[in-house]
Amino acid sequence: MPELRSKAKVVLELVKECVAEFESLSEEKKRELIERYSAELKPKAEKKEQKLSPLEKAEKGKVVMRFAPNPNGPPTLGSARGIVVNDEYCKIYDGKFILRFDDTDPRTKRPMLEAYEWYLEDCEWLDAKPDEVVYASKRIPIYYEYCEKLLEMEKAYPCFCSKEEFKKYRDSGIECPHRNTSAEDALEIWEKMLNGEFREGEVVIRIKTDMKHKDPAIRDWVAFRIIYEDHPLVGDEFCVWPTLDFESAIEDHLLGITHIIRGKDLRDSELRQRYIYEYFGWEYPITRHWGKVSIHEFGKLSTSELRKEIEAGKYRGWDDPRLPTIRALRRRGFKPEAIRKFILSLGVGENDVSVSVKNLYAENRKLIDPIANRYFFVWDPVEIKIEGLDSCVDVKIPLNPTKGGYRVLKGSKEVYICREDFERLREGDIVRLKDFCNIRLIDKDGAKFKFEGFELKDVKKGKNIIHWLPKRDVVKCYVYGVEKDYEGFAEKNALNDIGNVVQFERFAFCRLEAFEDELEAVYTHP
RNA sequence: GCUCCGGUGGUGUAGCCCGGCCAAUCAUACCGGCCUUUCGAGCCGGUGACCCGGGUUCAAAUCCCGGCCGGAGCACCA
Repeated sequence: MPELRSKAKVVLELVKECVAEFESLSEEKKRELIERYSAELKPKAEKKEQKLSPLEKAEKGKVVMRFAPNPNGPPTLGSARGIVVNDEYCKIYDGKFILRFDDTDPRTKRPMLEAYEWYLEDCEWLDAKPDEVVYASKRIPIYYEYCEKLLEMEKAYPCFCSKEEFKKYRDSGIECPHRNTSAEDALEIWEKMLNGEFREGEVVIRIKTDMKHKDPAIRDWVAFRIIYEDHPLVGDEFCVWPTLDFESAIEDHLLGITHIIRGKDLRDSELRQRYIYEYFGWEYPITRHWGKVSIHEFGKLSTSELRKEIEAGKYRGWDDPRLPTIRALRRRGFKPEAIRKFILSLGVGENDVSVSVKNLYAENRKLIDPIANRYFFVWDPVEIKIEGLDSCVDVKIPLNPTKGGYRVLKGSKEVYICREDFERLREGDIVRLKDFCNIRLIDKDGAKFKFEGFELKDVKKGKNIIHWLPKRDVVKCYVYGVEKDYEGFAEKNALNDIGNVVQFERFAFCRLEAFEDELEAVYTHP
């Protein structure tokens, strides 16, 4: 009853009276009243699924959003955040999702040709297939047009100051001498720029803002510069390239973007770009910015850093399981839904987040645990002998506790077990080979055990149950790990699951990748 | 230094705009229990937080002021 709030004092008095009246009643009467009214109390509201917070001013069916990477490497978990969050909002509001390659610097942040394709692939895999794909480098003439308009309007000008010179003007809030160039002269210089009549660095186009703006970063920023370098996608067609701020400002308008969500490092962009929007009478999209994500186990998710390390030979490639790229996660057998959930759980706050990859593992585990078949993998194997077990027996072991089903191993007197399990045992100890039999260590140096029976209840549970493999019925197995690689033997039954994620019991979930001379697997997570 | 932003359990997040149903949500981590067989999986349970100080108010995680701590930008990179 919210309308009573303003009369809180009066209500409080009334409540006190009621309580006093209630207290004065007999115990029996109290109990009766409690029972009569407790039925009316509502149960606690059922828990709601965690969702993204609503977008301000978003109308269903009218939202247009974009993710705008520079394809200078494959998408990482960081890029996936941009893809998934933008896509998710589009899904919520029935909007349009655009993938735009902001690839207008052929040198410093040079795009990588294969990466264009990788972005497309990974978006689709993440269930975020864009409704439209735009390549900025293929639309350079459009940006030229808008530049010319601004030059005509004298809202932009060619500036011959060197970087250092201009910095002085900027820091002291003084207009540089080129700022007053007439539209006519400016267009003439522009023409010469396009014709390649200037050297790199000789002249740039600046957007007029306010040389007295309280944030120097906003003052007359660069919109175009000259770079003589082949572009991986469009070759040497252009020598005048727009900066991100210009290209993105024009594109966001042309594409009808209504909402932008991007990193807070681009917060100043908005301040700069608003000048262009004002000159053309356009409406600036609604923006939100998020902080950096770092994953404890991976560190910062910088593509350029990864590239250096790959080039230095530290990793086997962009899909090395130790890397935070989507390709690597894909190879490891993660489910796209798990990655989406993990990313959405980070929200869209402005503070930097530092989260453990275990959260991602947990999401993925929920999805694969019910379907992944179980197999034995013995890493760092030790061969042991079991005395007193005369014949081979078929051992039936469940394939998956939820799905059901069985696989069969040949129980024999010569088996492999993990070295770490073996080392832990002392002479006289009993262990159980899971689903097979109990054995007692009688000679550690000779790795000899004695058969003690098949009954499970004869051994304690827990650490006393270990996995094993028959010596004569195994394949060699190599696991590409995250911390390190593992070598050993796996059961042959696993060959039925090539391409799938399985659980190597007491080890981890792994994706079985290939089988040639040996089984190759990639570590997924515990 | 200048400009802008943020601070909820160990970690991440919901709630903040529009103060009360918040002795604060969900997840993960951690701890404990359960399972005729994974004690590295699964299932169940438990511990654990509103940065600090002041103000406004009957009432503050929520509004205001100050402090402290953290981050981003200040490129002819994106």
